[in-house]
Amino acid sequence: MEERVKQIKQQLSAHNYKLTPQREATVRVLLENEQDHLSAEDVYLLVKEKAPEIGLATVYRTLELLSDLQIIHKLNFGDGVTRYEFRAEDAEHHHHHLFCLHCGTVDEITDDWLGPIEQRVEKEFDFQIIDHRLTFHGICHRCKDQVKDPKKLVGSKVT
Amino acid sequence: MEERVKQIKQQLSAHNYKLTPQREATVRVLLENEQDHLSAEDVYLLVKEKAPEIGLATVYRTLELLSDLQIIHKLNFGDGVTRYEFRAEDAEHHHHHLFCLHCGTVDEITDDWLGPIEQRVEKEFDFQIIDHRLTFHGICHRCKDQVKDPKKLVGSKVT
DNA sequence: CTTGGTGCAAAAGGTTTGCAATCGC
DNA sequence: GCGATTGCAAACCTTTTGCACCAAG
Repeated sequence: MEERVKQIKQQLSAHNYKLTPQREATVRVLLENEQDHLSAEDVYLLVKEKAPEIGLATVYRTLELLSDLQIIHKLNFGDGVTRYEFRAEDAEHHHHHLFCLHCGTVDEITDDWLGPIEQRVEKEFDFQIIDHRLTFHGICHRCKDQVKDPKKLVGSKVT
Repeated sequence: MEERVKQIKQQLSAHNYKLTPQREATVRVLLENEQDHLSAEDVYLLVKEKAPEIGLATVYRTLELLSDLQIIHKLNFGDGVTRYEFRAEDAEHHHHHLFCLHCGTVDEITDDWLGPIEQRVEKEFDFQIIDHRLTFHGICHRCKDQVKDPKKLVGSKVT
C-alpha cells in the first residue's frame, strides 16, 4: 500500500507533477477500492470522507492526470459514467470484465485468451493493436435467481 | 433495401408501433450507412437532408425504440457519443470492432473466436452471458504512417 | 374523439473549463 | 514571488423529458 503510493509519487514527479494531499487522498481511495471500478462521483464521495474540502473538479483532474500517465485506466460500460481502475503493470492485456445488466456490478476475470486472436487481427486487418476491451454482458451469479426474462435486459440503457 | 424497410415495419407493428415518415427516414439513413456506426447527431444531420422538419428528439426516440426492439445495437467506444448499428440476425455474437485511436473510425471484423471462451466464462464464473463487446483499440491501416508514438494515444480521451 | 407521435425548448446528468485564491518551493 | 494546483461556479455536450400540437384511425 505505502509502497504503491510512493511508487505513484515517483511516477508523478518523473513528469514534474506533485503528489498533493488531494491527489494522495484520491490515489488512496482508488487503492483501497481496487476491485470496485469506481466512478468519478464514487471516488469524490469517498475522498470527501477524508478530505472534505476537496472539489469534484480536482478529482476529475486527478483521475485525468493518472489516466494520462497510464497509472489508471478509464472504463466505459455504456451506463453513462466513466469508471476507473488501476492498470496492472503487466497483465494489462489479460483481464476482462463481466458486467451485470441487472445490478450493474462489474467483476473482473483474468486470462490471456486473446493473444493469438490479436496476432491474427494485426496481420489480417493491418491494424496495430494498442489495447483492447472485452466485456461480457449478462447476469451475474448474485442476480440469476431474480431475473426471469434475461432478454428483456438486452436493448435498453446499456450499450 | 425495400424488403428490409418492410421487415422493420412489420417488427414495429408487431409491437403496436407505426412506421411514421420520420421513423422511416431514420431507418433509411441507418440502412444507407450501415457500416458507418453513426452517432445520433450523425443520423440527425443525414435525416435532415431528406426530412428537414425532423427534430433531434425524434431521432433519439426512434433510435431508442429500434434499440428496445433489438433491431439496432447501441455501441459505446468511450469517445462521448453513443453509436448505432444494425443487429445482424444471427452473427450477433460473431462480430467485433477495430476502433482507431487516431481518427476515430470504427471498422468491423467478423469471427467466432469467442464461442469457447464464453463457455468457459459461463461455467467458471457462474455468469450467464447475454452479449459481449470486444473492441481492439489501436491504429488503423489508414493512419499508421501518420502516428509516430502510439503510446501517446493510450491514456487520453478514450476509455 | 382519442391515442400515439412530433417538435421545440427546457432540463438533466456527467464532465470540463475559466478564474481568482492558495500553496510550496 | 512564481508556477503549479485548487475550489467554485459556470459552461459544455449529449441525451432525456414536459408539453402543447398534430395526425390517423
